[in-house]
Amino acid sequence: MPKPLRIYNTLSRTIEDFKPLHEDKVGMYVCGPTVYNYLHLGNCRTFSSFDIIFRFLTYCGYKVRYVRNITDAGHLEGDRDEGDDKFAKRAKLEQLEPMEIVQKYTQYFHDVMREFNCLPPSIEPTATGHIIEQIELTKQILANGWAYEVEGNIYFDVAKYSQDNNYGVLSNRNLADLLDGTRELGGQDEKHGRLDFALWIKAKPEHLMQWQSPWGMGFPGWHIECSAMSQKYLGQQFDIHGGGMDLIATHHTNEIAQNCACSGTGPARYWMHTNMLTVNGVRMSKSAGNGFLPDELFKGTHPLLEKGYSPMSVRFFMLQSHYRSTLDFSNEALQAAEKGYARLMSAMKLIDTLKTDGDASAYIQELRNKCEFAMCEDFNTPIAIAHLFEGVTFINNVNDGREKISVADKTALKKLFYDFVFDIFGLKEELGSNNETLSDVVKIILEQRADAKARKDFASSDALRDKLLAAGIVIKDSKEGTTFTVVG
RNA sequence: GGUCCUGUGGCCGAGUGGUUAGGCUCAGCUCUGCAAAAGCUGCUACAGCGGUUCGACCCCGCUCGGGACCUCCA
Repeated sequence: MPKPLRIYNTLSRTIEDFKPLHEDKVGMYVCGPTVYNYLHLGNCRTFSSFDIIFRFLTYCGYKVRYVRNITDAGHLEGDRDEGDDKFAKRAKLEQLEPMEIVQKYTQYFHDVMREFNCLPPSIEPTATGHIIEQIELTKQILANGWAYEVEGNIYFDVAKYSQDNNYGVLSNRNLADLLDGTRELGGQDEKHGRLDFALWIKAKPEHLMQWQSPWGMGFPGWHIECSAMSQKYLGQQFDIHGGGMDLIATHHTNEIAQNCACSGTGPARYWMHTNMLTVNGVRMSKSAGNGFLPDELFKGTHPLLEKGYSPMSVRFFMLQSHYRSTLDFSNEALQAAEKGYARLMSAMKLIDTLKTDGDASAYIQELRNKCEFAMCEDFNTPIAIAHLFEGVTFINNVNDGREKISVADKTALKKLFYDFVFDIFGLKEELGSNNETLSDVVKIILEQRADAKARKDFASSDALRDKLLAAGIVIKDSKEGTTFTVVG
């Protein structure tokens, strides 16, 4: 591990030293998507953030078990355990089976994660695959006296739980305030308390996704799945639990209550939450209808977008802000990121071609220290990137003969950039620059142009350059020869 | 109404009690047949008003503005 790692913990609302439960191992659980619809870019930001956290923990030498679930059952429209099942509703709309909906949107989710170059988690459990575990957990909570049954529904008793526990530990709210903000129970409401939530829900006969339980046919509540699956794969207590900030108030609060009701301890020691993506200052969300689909972003088909942006440009864009800050989407900001990213990549390509000369210096090691330090301070990617850009300037200076670099430093420099840009930030080269055939063809054309230039036939050489540009290939001349890049 | 976050230069976006964040943009210069690329230089900000301090963008208070959560959403 390079430096002591420090992490902002939502529980304490401060940055704390990170000490894993087990020496060199880290258990991390991140709430994944509910696959009843296309995921939008806001979701991508959260998963990309945790992807980088996962990658950096690995870089630090930890053996990380990263569990990210897929919610494929039990999520009702209203979190107060009312309304239709999200999957059933969507299935009706698309005239498909609920599991076809699940399959379709899980596939889409995975495709997008791959586009963003997010590593797959170590385990990706589904709610439907853990019905038994959820029933067992519910039974236990019931046995411990923290829940009650009404007509085949099992509800968590928040009032009783609150007698001995702080229900609002995570959201930092007291019970009275919480009750204040909740509407009155209706006359027919089966719940004893306004904050009570369902662990198990009785299914209507026509409901397709239902399972046998001690309380009849039904399906699990939304929150119980995470308690069940995190416990199964990471144990009663593990290191990091993450998700979007919007999950703090309800989902994660209930999850902690369930775990405490079961085992007397909350699931995680460090709770990490990513902030929201905004569009024109307003939160991007499914209900607001202002969410870009990843496809729309890549192709530029959304009305708010002037053009398409590649997945890596977007990933870089996200890296330029801290995960706990809101990030605002705009064409201008996206284009700035696109250019900055291109500059970073072209500097990296230069490293191999740098001429070595001179003595070793401490510069490269200092640069690595600075990057590591930034990441160790609650995964501060924007600062790490700022330092990397100092390295970019250095590379360009060496390339232009204003600075010197020793053989050993050149190797260290390359390692530094590859470690951070590729391994930690998860960026990669894109846009066909690794397409051998295209590369060969362009080289042939560039030779023609060089001939024309040698003959001082600039009309021809410029024509070739313009035509290449029109085809999306930008060339740049230098003393060493001509190179090219493919743009979108 | 309650709880909480936030207000940085043309744009995005970090950060700290006293030294340049960084990216993009714009202007000038170097290089170049021209261009592009690259480099250098310039544009030097921290909502407003008080207070604490030798000194605050960073600490405290107030005012104004933006946003989030308390129905679902990462």
